[in-house]
Amino acid sequence: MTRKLPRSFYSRPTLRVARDLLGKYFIRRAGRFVFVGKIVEVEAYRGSIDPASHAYRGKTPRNEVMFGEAGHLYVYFTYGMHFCANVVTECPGKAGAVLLRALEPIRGLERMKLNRTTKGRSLDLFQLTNGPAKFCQAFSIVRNDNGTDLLGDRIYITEGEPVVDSEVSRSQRVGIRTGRDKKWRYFVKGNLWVSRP
DNA sequence: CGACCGATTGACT
DNA sequence: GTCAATCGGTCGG
Repeated sequence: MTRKLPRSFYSRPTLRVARDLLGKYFIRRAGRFVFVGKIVEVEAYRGSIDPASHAYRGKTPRNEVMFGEAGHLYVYFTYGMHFCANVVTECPGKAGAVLLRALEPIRGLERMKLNRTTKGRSLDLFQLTNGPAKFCQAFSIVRNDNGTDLLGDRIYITEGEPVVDSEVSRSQRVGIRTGRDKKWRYFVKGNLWVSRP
C-alpha cells in the first residue's frame, strides 16, 4: 500500500484535513485480520466554534482526545449501541476532529461481512461500510480504540488514491440540529458507499 | 440524583 | 414514511 500519513497532515485546519482525507486508505489490524477501506465521506467538527461538536463546551473525560495531539483516533459511543470514529486535527489544546462517515471496502471484506451480520441475515456489499457506525462495526472499532495513535501500527491512514476537486461534493452535515447550515460534510461524488440520509 | 436525548441503525406500517 | 433499541453524557434541581 502507499505510505503512512505524517503527523503534519493532521496538524492542520479541520476543514482542510476533512477534504484531504477523501481517497485515503484507512487501515486497521486486529489480530491476524487486516481491514482496508478508501475514505469516501467525512464531516468536520470544529471544537469551540462549532455547537455540534462534542468539544464545544470544553474539555471533559469523554472528549479529551479531541484536545490532544493531532493524528489520534477519537471514538465515541452513542445511542446506547453504536461507535463512531474521528480523526483528531489542529494543534494540542485546540479541539478539532473529522468524523469518518463512509468507506469503500478494499480488503478484509469477508470478515467485515461477519462483523456486520446479525441474526444470520446477509448484507450486500454496499451496506457494509456506508455509515459511521456501520464502518466501525465492520472494522471492529470499539471503545478501547479511543485515543489510538494513527502513526502506530494498529490503525493508520495512507496516501491512497488522490481525489480531484471535480470529484468532491459538499453538503450540510447529517443528523445534527445546531450548526445545520454549515456545509462541512465532504464526499466523493457518485461513490456507491456514500450514505444517503 | 433524575430526566432528557443523541455526529445511528434496522425493522416495520 | 415512522419508531424502538439502549446507555452514557450532560444539565437542572
